[in-house]
Amino acid sequence: MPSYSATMTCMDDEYAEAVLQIVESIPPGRVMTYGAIADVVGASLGRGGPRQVGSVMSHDGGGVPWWRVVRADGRGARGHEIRARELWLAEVTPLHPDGDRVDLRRAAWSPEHAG
DNA sequence: CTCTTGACGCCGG
DNA sequence: TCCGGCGCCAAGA
Repeated sequence: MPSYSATMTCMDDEYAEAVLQIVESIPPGRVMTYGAIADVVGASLGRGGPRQVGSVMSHDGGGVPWWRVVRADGRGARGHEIRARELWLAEVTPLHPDGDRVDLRRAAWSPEHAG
């Protein structure tokens, strides 16, 4: 073995994996904010913030239910509000009367909430 | 090394 | 409620 480990996934990929795994665990009709995800991942890996979660989603969020990740005010991902709204409707996600924001008081979810 | 950018968040007006 | 400003943290130019 020339190097330490050929299968070593870099720490960056480790962080991205953690974020994506959490997003996949969000049930239909429920959501998590970037900050909440950053908090959970941060508690495990000890680093990263809301912006890092957004960075991961932007780069590799296509394979996960990205519309279940919302901003702290309940709005969808920047630049994808329209698409997100349609998907929320399809999942019957609790929305505010205006329909542009998720009602976090009813839709907010957390991994611990499941257990 | 410095400056800018980004799927963010909180506060004040 | 809408808007602007500032803080935050990592990546890229």
